Amino acid sequence: MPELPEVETVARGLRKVLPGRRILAVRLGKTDFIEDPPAVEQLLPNSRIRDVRRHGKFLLFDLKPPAANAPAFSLLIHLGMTGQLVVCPPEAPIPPHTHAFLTLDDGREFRYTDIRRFGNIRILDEETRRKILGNLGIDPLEATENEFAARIRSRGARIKALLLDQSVLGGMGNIYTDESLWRARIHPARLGAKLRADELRRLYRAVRDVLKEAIRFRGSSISDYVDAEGNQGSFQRRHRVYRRKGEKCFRCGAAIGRAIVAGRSSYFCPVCQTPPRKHSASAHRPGKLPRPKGRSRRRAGAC
DNA sequence: CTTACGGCCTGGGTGC
DNA sequence: TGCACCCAGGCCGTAA
Repeated sequence: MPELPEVETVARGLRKVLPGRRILAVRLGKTDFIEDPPAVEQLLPNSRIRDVRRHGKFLLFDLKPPAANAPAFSLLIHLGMTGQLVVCPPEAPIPPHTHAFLTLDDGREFRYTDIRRFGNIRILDEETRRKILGNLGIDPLEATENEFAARIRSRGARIKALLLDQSVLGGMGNIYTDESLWRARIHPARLGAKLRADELRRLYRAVRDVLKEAIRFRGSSISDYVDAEGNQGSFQRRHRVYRRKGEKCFRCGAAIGRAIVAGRSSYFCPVCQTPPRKHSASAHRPGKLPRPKGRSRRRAGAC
């Protein structure tokens, strides 16, 4: 599941081989995940790749058409859940569900594989590009602590929903949201606007530490994710909560729980990550297990 | 303007 | 063995 660290790893891998390359030919398989297939087939051949960059979970390729007076444009690729971008020799075996092949002028092939086709490929003109990037939240790795705190405090939604919202922060997905909240000892159902200053600070640190560490380990390969060379990441071995329901919390030993928060499956330690006082996770029935008053505040630091 | 929620895309895994 | 069904993540439309 490509989130910020996985997309960043792919971008870095592609940046080593793509800039300067000219695209010689394009071949498409299934195209229902491509916005305008004819545009892709028409514009890419003979264009030159100038740069590859990550914005949130988007990959943006800056392209220069052959005609000197033609406007530059961008190719946007979102990997969805199962998208893979690999540069390989053309004779390399073709994995099933590979739907786009770009022949490069160095003899190699740039391929897009996507089992579920939840990904997205589209051509952007300058205006659309600006619009898409304008709707994208700040990059958690570039944000200052104050910017981060201001974003989180700005709305009344649950912290889980805020971290996942691409217009608040660009790049966080379910895995790194749960991992960050565990590190910060914050329950996913807490309201963002109600987080205390020390909690926001912990969360800011946790998000950055988790993302940086995940990039160092080249991302998490749960099912399909591979980098631009086709290799798996290894950060899944360092997950502390994600998909660990019933296993022991690395901090306090309690059994990791799972609940639907903000419509998403969420993993957390029910002891270290103190639930909000009023409405604990909406998946739980109210009335169960009344918590002694005033305790939760102190409690969080205990683990 | 919010936020919450259901549904949609597709196919792999699970359990009967 | 086959088959129905659940679930994954991001996003969008709709309701409140």
